Amino acid sequence: MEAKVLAVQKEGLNRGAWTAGEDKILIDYIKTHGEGKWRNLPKKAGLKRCGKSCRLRWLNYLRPDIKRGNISHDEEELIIRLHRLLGNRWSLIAGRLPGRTDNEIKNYWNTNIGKKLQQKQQQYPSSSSRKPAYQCPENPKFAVKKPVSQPGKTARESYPIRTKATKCTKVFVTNPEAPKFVQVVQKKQMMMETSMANRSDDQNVNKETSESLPEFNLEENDPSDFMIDFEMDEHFLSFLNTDFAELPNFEDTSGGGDRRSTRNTNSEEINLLISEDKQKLREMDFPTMDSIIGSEFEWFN
DNA sequence: AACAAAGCCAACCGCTCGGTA
DNA sequence: ATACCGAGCGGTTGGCTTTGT
Repeated sequence: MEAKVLAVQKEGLNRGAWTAGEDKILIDYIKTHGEGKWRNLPKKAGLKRCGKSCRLRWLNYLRPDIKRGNISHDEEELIIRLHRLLGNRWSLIAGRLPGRTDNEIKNYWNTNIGKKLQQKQQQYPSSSSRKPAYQCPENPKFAVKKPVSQPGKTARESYPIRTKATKCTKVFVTNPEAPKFVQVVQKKQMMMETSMANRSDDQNVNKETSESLPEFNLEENDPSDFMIDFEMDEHFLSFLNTDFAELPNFEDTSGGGDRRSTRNTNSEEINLLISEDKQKLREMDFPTMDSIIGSEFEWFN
């Protein structure tokens, strides 16, 4: 500690809370020169801070698009859902919450939500086999270590601050049957493409494909574990808000929304296979993503 | 009113990642 | 292939504020 203090004194850097004057210098500099080059910024701007400190101050506090205020109930729900899927990837979570920073979300989780979940756990001790919602099931490393906390705050206005987060790239779903189902669908799709290219081979393709397909029984497997190996990008996150009942593939085959069935009308066998897929999907009574995620939190209220 | 405990959150720290030479 | 560097991320700390006694 003493050595640390000496080192700081040696470099002549300020530490601790930022003053209004420092804030103004930083804001003015970034207004003129833009963000980035944080390492050189303090020297050029005349600040006695390290680049890291400047970056943090700007991103978490000084940026003009940050609107401060309490987190609304809706925002809290979204945080919980996203955390269930992403673990402690605060920057990713913050990217989906308008006007919020990762640091703010992290603090809010540790002081509010984490505590609520902990209390809930104590209320219903291990009688349930369900994992704690604040723990990332695929990576326990991201479990919340010290949920402390306190009751709430309320709404603020907002818009997105930043979305970049590179460490988590994929999400996996654990149902061992899910890959089989995906294989079946993909194989049939491939078969259709091949058939389009060379229609005379339809029968051979059908035979070959059906022989190599893994068996998958939808009736015996939980359809909610259908999702697998998605790229963890903006498209995936948008997926969270998808209502699957509205997607073309889940509509009646007579509709115009399904390219697979409309562009290959000469192959009865393939159409039959596709319509079987669709029938199975319809029979699933496929839930919305909201209810899939929501079911994980039904006990949390 | 005074003190202690608990809570909040800005800031710091160490590690990792991605780009580049 | 690898070493270096800048930037970003999540975990943790500590000082200030709020609440309870």
